[in-house]
Amino acid sequence: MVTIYDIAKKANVSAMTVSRVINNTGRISEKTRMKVKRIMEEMNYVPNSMARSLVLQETKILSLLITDITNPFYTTLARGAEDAAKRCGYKLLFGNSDENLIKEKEYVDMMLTARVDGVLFAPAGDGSLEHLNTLRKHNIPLVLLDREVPGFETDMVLGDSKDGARKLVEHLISLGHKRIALINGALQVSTARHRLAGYKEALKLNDLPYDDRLVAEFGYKPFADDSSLDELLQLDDPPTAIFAANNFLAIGVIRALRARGIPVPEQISVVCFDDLGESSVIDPFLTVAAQPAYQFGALGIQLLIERIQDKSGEDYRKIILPPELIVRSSSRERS
Amino acid sequence: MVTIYDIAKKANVSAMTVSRVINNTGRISEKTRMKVKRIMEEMNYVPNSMARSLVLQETKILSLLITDITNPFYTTLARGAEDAAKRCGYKLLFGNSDENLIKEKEYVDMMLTARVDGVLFAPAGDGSLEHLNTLRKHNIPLVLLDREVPGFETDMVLGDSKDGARKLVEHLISLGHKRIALINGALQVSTARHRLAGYKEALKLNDLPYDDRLVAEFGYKPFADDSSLDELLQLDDPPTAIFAANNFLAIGVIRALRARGIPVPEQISVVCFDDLGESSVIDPFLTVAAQPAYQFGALGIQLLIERIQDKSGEDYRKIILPPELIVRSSSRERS
DNA sequence: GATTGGAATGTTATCGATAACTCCAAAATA
DNA sequence: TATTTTGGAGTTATCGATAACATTCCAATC
Repeated sequence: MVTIYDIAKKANVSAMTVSRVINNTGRISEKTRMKVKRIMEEMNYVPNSMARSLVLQETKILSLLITDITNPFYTTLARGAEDAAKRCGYKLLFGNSDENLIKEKEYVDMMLTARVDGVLFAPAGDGSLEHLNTLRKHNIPLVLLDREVPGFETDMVLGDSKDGARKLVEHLISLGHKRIALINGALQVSTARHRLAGYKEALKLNDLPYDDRLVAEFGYKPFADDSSLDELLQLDDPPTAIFAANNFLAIGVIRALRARGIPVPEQISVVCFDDLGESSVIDPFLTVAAQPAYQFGALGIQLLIERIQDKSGEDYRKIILPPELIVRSSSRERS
Repeated sequence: MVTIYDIAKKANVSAMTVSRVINNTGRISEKTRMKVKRIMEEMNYVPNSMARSLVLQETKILSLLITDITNPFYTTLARGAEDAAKRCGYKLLFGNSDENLIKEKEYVDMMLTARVDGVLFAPAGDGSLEHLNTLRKHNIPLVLLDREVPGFETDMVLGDSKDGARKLVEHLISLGHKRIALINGALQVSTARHRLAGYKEALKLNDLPYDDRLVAEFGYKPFADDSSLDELLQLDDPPTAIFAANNFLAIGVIRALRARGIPVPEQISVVCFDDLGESSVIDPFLTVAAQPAYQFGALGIQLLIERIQDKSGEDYRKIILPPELIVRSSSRERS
């Protein structure tokens, strides 16, 4: 590999002069600047970011940890983060925890050894607290995405899960549904708790009773075991509508209902949080509370970079992005 | 930040001894090993990968460049690559070229300065040749994914675009369609050429004429301008079926047909290459030639790591993964 | 002609880790 | 007892870049 010393030798100057040309610092005569530049071209010089990071104590790398790279919500978020990071001259190191605290820990270790300048973190759950504290202990600027973690204060970009859930459930109620089930994510994830809260609130505001037999807890992933759905469906007074707490849960629900020969929305309406990405336009089907995923990423990066560049430490900022109710054909009047 | 010197001082040993403990090399008495380990724990030591890479001349980072992070084909591929890389102790640096040669070049520069140990590369098109040559010039092991680039030899993991296209078109022909349009990706991408070839072959094998008015060229992205679709539809003898060269083109096609009030599949059947990911199961709609995306990533990493670890240089290997025809409801008998 | 000042460039130390070599003392061997 | 071996360390140089300080050189000023 060609180094600045190789360039320096060939140009008959010192390495420092080459460094100055590269970084446009200090004073260099136009003549030597041109000569050095020409030789760098000729020799295909590429700076070594390791060496540079070692002295500068910064890597210009940010890390983005998401919990599911196959979920359109997170890939769209990633696009937003990527665009914003690149605009500011940062590289982005992606990680995918798969909603799994062990994988998450591995990524945290990797961020530490890679000495990233900052981290955008969508925590797998409340158990992420330990990992966040590790990052904080090492003074790594940190922005939480999508989910908060009790006991940890920092900058955050969140959605309004409670409000979105309330809107979805009220939409169902306005269609005449009274028995509405909630297929929720794991309660150790803040959004699942907030969506439950929004669900309860909607019921209360409309004088409907809360029945915990109508609430099931899964993970935020396409589920395989749908047996607990059967308990729901076999109730004396089964639900006429289901609120799935995210897009992949909705997919699981619909798949399971189809398998049991239950037509959607004719017999049961289904609504959910988060849209399905591009593919949702080919069959505009699911009624959803869509979140501005791209903004999550872009704003997250913005907060992060501001924090990196000005460590002075104003108060932590919490940005809350409202979801948008999009009514499609998966929900209809109770028959 | 805590360094091995801090550890060394506190443990009353030399830095070298600490390094030996970390890497399990050389001979260390059990007593000092335990002492050093304890102190590393106490001080929250984390190795600095920059410093290590600088001397070892390897980063244990592989780079994966894809062309569209929002496309389920590529995110699934990324999962496969990620899993395989992690299993082998490598980190994965993602890049997203957006089918754009300029962005691609930026990522190539980034890979060079980051001194990644190898690159998994889905080229944006034939114009990627220059970038590939740059990487090769710097001796970076390289595996091409999904698309080949004329004039560049290396290890590759490809799909069988021609065969898949032929199967899709023959499926349409078997349903009685005779006027079949092809909405293709840009011809500067190898898969688009192969899909065109498969399309032509299917026609020929079935004694149908090739009519270039039935063929339109887009990019492999959800398109905005669908005016050229109008030319197609306004032909005297318009198509009764459309073969879209990838999933996002199919989405564009269906969206455009809907906007014009043309029912799918009643009036026009639509089939495409690549599946839509998880969301395709909620409304099993599009007839597709599905590719084993996860394998693309996993095998790609495998080839890459083999190449890194044994530079001796056997012949380049080309793995070709066959697509699977999945018939759903977007295609039906010609009415 | 001596002095000063700034533009242009060079020297040295440093970032954090590891390779290669050296050293020393205790144990094994002659 | 003298000599070799070897286990368990330490020293020094190095990776490629940059910061901080040092130096040269020439033109402007007295």
